[in-house]
Amino acid sequence: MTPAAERVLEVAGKLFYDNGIHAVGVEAIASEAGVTKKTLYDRFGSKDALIAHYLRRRDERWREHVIRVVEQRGRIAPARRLLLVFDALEQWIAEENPRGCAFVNAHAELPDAAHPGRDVIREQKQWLLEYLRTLAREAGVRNPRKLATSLLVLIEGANVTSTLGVVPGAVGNAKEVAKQLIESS
Amino acid sequence: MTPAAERVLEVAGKLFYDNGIHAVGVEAIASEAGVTKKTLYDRFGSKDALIAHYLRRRDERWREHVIRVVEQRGRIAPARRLLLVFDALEQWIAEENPRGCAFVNAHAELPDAAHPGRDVIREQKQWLLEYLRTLAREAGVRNPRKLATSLLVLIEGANVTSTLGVVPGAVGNAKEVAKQLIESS
DNA sequence: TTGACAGTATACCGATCGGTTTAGTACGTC
DNA sequence: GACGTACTAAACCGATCGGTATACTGTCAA
Repeated sequence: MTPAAERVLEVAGKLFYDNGIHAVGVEAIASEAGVTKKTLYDRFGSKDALIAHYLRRRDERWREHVIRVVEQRGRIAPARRLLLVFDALEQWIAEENPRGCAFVNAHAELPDAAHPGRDVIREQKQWLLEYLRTLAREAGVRNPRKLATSLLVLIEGANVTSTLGVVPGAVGNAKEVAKQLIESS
Repeated sequence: MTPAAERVLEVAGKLFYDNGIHAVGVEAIASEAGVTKKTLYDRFGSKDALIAHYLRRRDERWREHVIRVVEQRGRIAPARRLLLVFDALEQWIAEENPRGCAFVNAHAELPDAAHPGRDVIREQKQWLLEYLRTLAREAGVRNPRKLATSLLVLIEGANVTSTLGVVPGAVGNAKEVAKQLIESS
C-alpha cells in the first residue's frame, strides 16, 4: 500500500461513510486526497474495488475495537465479557458511527449480490456472530449458538435504533435485555 | 392523485426499493411508468419530493399491514398481541421486504437531515414505538415505555440480521426473546 | 364556448458520472 | 546508465444526471 493509496483509502472511508457510496464520485475522492484520478485507478482498478477496500478497512478497525474493549482487562468472568461487547458498541457509535452501521448502509446501496463489497459485509456480520458464540461457549451457557444469535439481534437493533434517533438509550436498553438473557441461559 | 401520478409512485416504489434511491434516475421511472418526465415533474416537483412520497406511501402500507395482522382476530390477550407484531414482521419480510427496511436503507442514502424524506423515516419508527407502547400499556406491564423500547430494538435487529442473511431464523429468535421479556414484565 | 387541467412528444440545458489516454517527472535499484 | 515504479498534469470519452422549455392534444365543467 503506497502512501498515495493510503491517503485515497482514508479519504474514501470518510466520504463514503458520511455521504453514502453512490453520492461520492471518484473525482472528489482523488482531489480530496491530493491525488490524480490516474493514481487512484492505478492502485485500485475501479470504484467498486475501492468500495470493497473501504469496507474491509473499516471491518478491521471495528474488530480491533471490539477485541480491545472486551479483552482489555485481564481476568473477567466470561459471562460479563459478553456484556462488554455492548460497551464496545456504545463507544463505537459515539466515536465513529454517527450515521449507523457502515455495512448495513453499504448493503442498502449495493443490491447486486455479485458486488465485491457484499462479501465483506457478510463476513463482518459473520465474524461478530462467531465471536459472540465463542464468548457464550466460554461462559458455559446451555445453548451458545442461540444466545449468540439473540445478542447479535440486540446489537444490530440497538445500532439501528440509536442511529435513527428514535431511542436515545437504545444500547443501554439492549445491554439490560442481554444481561437478563445471559442470566437465564 | 391522478392516474399518471399513481403509476409513477408505484414504479418509483419498486425501483427505489430494489436498486437504491441514488441508483435510479427520474428518466427510468418516467419511462417505466409510461409517462413523460414533464408529467412527473408537474405532479411531484422534484426527485426529492418523489422520494418523500415513496417513503410515505410505503409507511402507510406497513402500518396497515401491522394493524391488520395484530387486530385480525377479535379477542386476544393484549400480551399476545405484542407477539403478533413479530408475525407481522415475518410476513412483511417474506412478501415485501427482501432488501431490508426501506427506511433504514433510505436513511443511509439521505445524509442531509433537511431532506423531506427524513421526516417520514423518523415518523415511521416513532409510530411503531408508540404502537408498541400502547399495546404494552394495554397488557398491563409495569413499564410500558421500557418494554416497547426493548421490543423495537428486537424488531429492528431481527429485520436487519434476517436481511443480511447471517441469521435465517432471526425473527423467530427475536420473538422468543420478546416472549420471555413480556412474561417477566 | 371558453378555459383550466392532465397529458404526450421531443429537444435541450449544464454538470457530473466512471474510466481512459498521453506525456512527462522524480526516485531508487541493479 | 538503464529499468521499473510511483506519481502529477490535463485532456478526453460516451453516458447519464436532475431539471426545463416549447408546442400540441384530449377531456370536462362553468
